[in-house]
Amino acid sequence: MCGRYSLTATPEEGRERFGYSDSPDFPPRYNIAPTQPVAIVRREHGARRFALARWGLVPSWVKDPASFTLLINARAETAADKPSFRAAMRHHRCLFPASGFYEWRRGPQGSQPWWIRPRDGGVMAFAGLWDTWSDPDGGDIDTAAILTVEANRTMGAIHHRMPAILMPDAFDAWLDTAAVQVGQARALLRPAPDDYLEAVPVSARVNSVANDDPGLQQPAEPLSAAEPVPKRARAVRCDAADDQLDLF
DNA sequence: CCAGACGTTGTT
DNA sequence: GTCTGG
DNA sequence: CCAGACGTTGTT
DNA sequence: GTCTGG
Repeated sequence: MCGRYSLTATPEEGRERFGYSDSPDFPPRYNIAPTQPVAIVRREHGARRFALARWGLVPSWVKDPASFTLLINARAETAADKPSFRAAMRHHRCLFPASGFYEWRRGPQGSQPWWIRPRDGGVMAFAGLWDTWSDPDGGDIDTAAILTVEANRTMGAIHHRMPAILMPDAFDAWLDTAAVQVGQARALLRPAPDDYLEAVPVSARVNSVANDDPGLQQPAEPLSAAEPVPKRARAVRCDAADDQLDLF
């Protein structure tokens, strides 16, 4: 959930909304994917700062990132208790500026991408976590993950999870890791109000990370039998089969 | 005590 | 089916 | 998140 | 680093 999103706001819009003084050179992005550089906002020495990080959090204690799962999302309900996120929940909270995100609804016809954005068309903020991984060969890499919560009513028709979206009045508390404890911060992570977002079906062109253009957000026809799309391969769980056998 | 995992998604 | 790359 | 690869030996 | 399983 929330494995692709978009950020097309201008630097001016970013400063207006998030209050950082930086003038970042972040081009409009219509299809931001895991492992790519993402814009984040964090608090440094009491001030909000823009920064770039790699999408896919790697905890600082990881020895070999190549053999560690890419952590693009973190469950808000449990992040504070997980070894991979615990330190970040305490000390490394951030915001992901976003113009909207993509969600795939899976059905009999296949997988249908939807573009989801604030009804007011403005830039929003996902709640996120970041960490720094130090390469033994030298060099520190900042990485980050987006927190997720239960879907609200709008999103429920598409998917059962959604990114944790913070309203501007919650930015300070979320970012101030010195003054705001984890429990208090976690309480900010709620499904967005039902009327905050709108969702429109879009072209499967968004599936390919090579596509990164405004057309990805144009309304498209929902899937139909006349326009088949390959279904995602489904894994068979052997332990589930075992459970079935246990019934007999 | 040490060894080994450390995550989310969705699926059955 | 499962892993890697973007 | 989806797309695309997934391997070795030996040879030019 | 920190937690779980044995």
